[in-house]
Amino acid sequence: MNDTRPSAAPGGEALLFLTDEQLRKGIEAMFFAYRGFTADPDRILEDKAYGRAHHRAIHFISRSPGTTVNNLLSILGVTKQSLNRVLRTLIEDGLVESRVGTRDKRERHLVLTEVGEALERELSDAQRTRMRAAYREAGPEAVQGFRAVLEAMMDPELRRHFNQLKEAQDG
Amino acid sequence: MNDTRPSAAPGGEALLFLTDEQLRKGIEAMFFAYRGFTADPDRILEDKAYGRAHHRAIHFISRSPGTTVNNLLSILGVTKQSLNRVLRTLIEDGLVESRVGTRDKRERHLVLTEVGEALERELSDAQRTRMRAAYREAGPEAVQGFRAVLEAMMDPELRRHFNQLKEAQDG
DNA sequence: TTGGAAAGTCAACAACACTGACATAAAATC
DNA sequence: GATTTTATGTCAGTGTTGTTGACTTTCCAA
Repeated sequence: MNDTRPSAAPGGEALLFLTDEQLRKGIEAMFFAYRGFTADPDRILEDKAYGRAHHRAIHFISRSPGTTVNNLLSILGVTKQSLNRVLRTLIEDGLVESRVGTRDKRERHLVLTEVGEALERELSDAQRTRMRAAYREAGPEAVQGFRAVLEAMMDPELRRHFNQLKEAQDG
Repeated sequence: MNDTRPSAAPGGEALLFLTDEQLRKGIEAMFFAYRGFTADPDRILEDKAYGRAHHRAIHFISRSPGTTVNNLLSILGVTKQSLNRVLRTLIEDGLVESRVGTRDKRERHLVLTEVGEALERELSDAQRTRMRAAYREAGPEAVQGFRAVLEAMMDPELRRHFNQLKEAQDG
């Protein structure tokens, strides 16, 4: 149940002392931080008739231009009906272009238009600004730890997606 | 794109070299990790007729037994109508008790019943298990960095709440 | 040519947020 | 003591985002 006392591994590696209390604080930190994380884009989007779902679609289309609907579905983890509603408005409004696949004409390849890119930039600028400030405040070593814990917290399938996105740009 | 190289400030403090690309990865890490973070409680709650909103209420009532509705509102950042709907079902179902304040009879003090505590334990056990595993995988230094960045990412008001919750139990 | 995958559509519904209006009780203030 | 403010609760309506389920169209591939 509750593991309060520190324990040292016989092997040599220092083990973590993780009281329920410490874990709880981690949980609450995630909750409050995520609110901050989404606050700026939410503010930008509330004027325009969009929400978080639109933001997510825009983000990942921008990240992987020409991605298919199916790929987007597995990244976002929603149903195609839900995604379709969002994509439809984005396409209607001229932010996203849907191109029929050349090799496989069933597929639709999604790309941002110039207008879409402009909104994407506005949104991610806001989000990056906050992220940058947080990184600065926390310091260089903290950034590594932050990323390591977050990655370890992901479901394996999402972690795969996360790392695929990484590789696509890192080389 | 140039990342990777650290730069040292002439003054002494190491500066952060933050490319847009690195910041983007941080943003995506938050997105994917938060999905994992909520996955286990979501699974538990989907059988029972509750959702994330109920989980949040239960969590913070458990965390601050006897808290008032107003306090809960400012922590959760929702409207009273929204919170009320959730609280009503929890009270009807006998998971939460609402006690009229002694000093100020306008206030309602919220506490979990035994049944409520049982569900809280089930939910937080699941969440702590994931958090513990992530901490273990990432290592001891990572945990500090994780918490530091998350805290820096919070809106000031929420950060106050976060630290008040901390103090309440830490001493 | 037929089976199945990819994409899209329509309808219904649920969770959870919002606004606005209103009611009640009690505390605070004038 | 009368008035105002605060804390809470409630009703009605709305919007975003998610869900199922059923169905169609397109088109690749066995």
